[in-house]
Formats: sequence, structure tokens, C-alpha cells
Amino acid sequence: MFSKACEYGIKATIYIAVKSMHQERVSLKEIAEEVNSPVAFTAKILQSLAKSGIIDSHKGPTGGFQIEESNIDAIKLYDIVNAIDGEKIFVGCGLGLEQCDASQPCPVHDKFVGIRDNLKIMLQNTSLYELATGLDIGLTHLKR
Amino acid sequence: MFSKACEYGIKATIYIAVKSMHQERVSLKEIAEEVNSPVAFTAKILQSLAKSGIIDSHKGPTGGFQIEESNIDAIKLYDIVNAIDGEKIFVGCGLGLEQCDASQPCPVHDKFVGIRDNLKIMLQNTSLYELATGLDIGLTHLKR
DNA sequence: TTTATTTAGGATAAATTTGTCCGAAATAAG
DNA sequence: CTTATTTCGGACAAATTTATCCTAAATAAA
Ligand code: FES
Ligand code: FES
Repeated sequence: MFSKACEYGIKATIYIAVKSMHQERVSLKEIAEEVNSPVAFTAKILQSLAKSGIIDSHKGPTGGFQIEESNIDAIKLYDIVNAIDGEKIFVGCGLGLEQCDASQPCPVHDKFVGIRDNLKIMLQNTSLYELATGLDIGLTHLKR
Repeated sequence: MFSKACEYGIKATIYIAVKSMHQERVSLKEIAEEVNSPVAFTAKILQSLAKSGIIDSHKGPTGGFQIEESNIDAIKLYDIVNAIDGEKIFVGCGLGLEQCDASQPCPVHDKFVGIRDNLKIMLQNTSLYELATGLDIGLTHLKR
């Protein structure tokens, strides 16, 4: 469904959000530990999320990653997935035709579009805030 | 969403079904052309589908692939996806946790399970027969 | 029986994704 | 200013997926 990079990116962003809601910046190392992801690979992903403007990064001692608290509710799961995996999952043909086009549909078009749109809507309606809150109160988990 | 192998496999199977409904066997070469897929790679996929019992293969002149006509309605899209990509897409965690478990859920669990289950149900309810019929009457297309 | 045709299957290669390493740049603190 | 810490960014490596090549095996027909 999502790439590994995207899975790590989502988990990392949620963890950063939790810390940010407690006015704490968090280091790459801590993130990778909490999210159970390879450190250097996670660094790349966070770098790209920072460039996308979803998270903020600061170098040097006391540096690390954070998310402006006022943004946490506005950031949707959709934004993270779109930033890392791109929009292909939201607009691409289920059978890999170069273009998904209702006027020239593939055999699964009608049935696939519904699922694809539901996924998109779900991601657009899911805020980083609610995901972070669930984690913060111990309702959900980032590793097992 | 699906792997390339799965996309090719679905398209190939639908094409074979159409031909089988007209009592025709079809060669690898023809399939790859109609499906716009690499010949040798398609061969591997068809080989595995044959081993899974979804399609039948015959060697030699006049050989090729076919599907027993009485099975075309019983075969579901789910069977093809499951044979090629496995069940991970139907039971796996959206964030890649080793196990999707409602008693130890990841942050997206509740929202993800709905999408995942809808996909599964859709695939289970979609027969090869209806996909092949749509293609046969020119309503849908395997390439553009 | 010989030949032509077609799938089976193993080895290999290319492309992509995932993951590592290391020096550079920024920056906080002594 | 110096040092320690942390992210940045490029090069590189490993793993996986996608794709190719070639020979073997089966088999239909001359
Ligand atoms: S054309 Fe294939 S999903 Fe729309
Ligand atoms: S635990 Fe992640 S989807 Fe169920």
C-alpha cells in the first residue's frame, strides 16, 4: 500500500507531533528508536518532509525536529503520503494503465475508483492532531 | 497498490478468460501483446498462475493458456491478487507493524482497516466473468 | 521419426527501493 | 574561538522487484 519510506515518515511525523504538543524538540536518533526505523534512512525522509514544509528542522546542540503547534491540526495524513509517495496512489489506474480515464476505462476502473477515492477521503479527513493525541494518551502504538 | 507482476497477471487472466469464453486457447506472445507487458516476465507470472490452478497451460503447437469455462465465474479478482501478491495487503498493518492487532493498534488502525476490508470485499465480489465480459463487449480496455 | 512450436525453468541483468557511510554545514555552549 | 552536537547532502551498498536470455521439455503435425 504505502512505501517503507512513507510508513516511516508517517510514524516519525506522528511522534514529532506528540513531542511538539509538549513543546519539545526531538532528535533523529530518538525518533528512529521510537519508530523502529533505520536511522540514516529516516534522516533522508525527515529531510524531505522538512523541505516539503511539513516539519521543521534545526541543526546544532538542542537541535532536532518539531512541528509548529498551530499546524498540527491542519496537517492531514494525506499531506504526508502525498509528500513522500506522490499522488499516483490517488489518481493512478489500478491496473497500471498510463492514465486512469473513465472514458477509456480498464476492466477494474469502476470498482477501483471507489476504493481509491475512499482512501483519499480518509487520508484527507485524518489530522495529525488526532493521530498524535491517540498516541499520546496511550491508545495507539508505533512499534510492538 | 498492486505490484507490476499482479497488474500484468490480472490483465493477462482477463484476456485469457475472454478467449476461453470463445473456446480459444491463446499464446504467451499474443497475451503479452494484448496486455502490453514484457513477454518473458509475463511468462513467469502465467507459470505461477498455472501452478496456483487459476489458469491451464499446454505446451507444443496449438498450445497456450486457457481457463476452464465453467470456472470463469467462480474465479474472483481476489484469487488472482492473493496468488501473486499474497495476503499481506488484506491483513497487514498500514504502517508496517509486524502484526495488525486491534488490541495493540497503530495510529491509523481504525481508519485503515475499513479501507483494507472494503478492498478485500470488492475483490472477493468481483468475478473474472464480469471483467471478461466488459472487455469482450468493448466496454473496457487493457491498454491505451 | 523428424521438425516446428510452445511453455517450463534456471541463470542472469537492470531498475528501483531500501539502507549505510562519511564529511560538510550550522549552531549552541563553554 | 573552540568544541561538541546535530542535521544536510552526496556517494555508495544491499535488497527487492522487474525484466531478459537461453536451454530443456512437451507435443502436435508432417
Ligand atoms: S482506468 Fe484503470 S482504474 Fe481507471
Ligand atoms: S495495527 Fe496498523 S493497521 Fe492495524
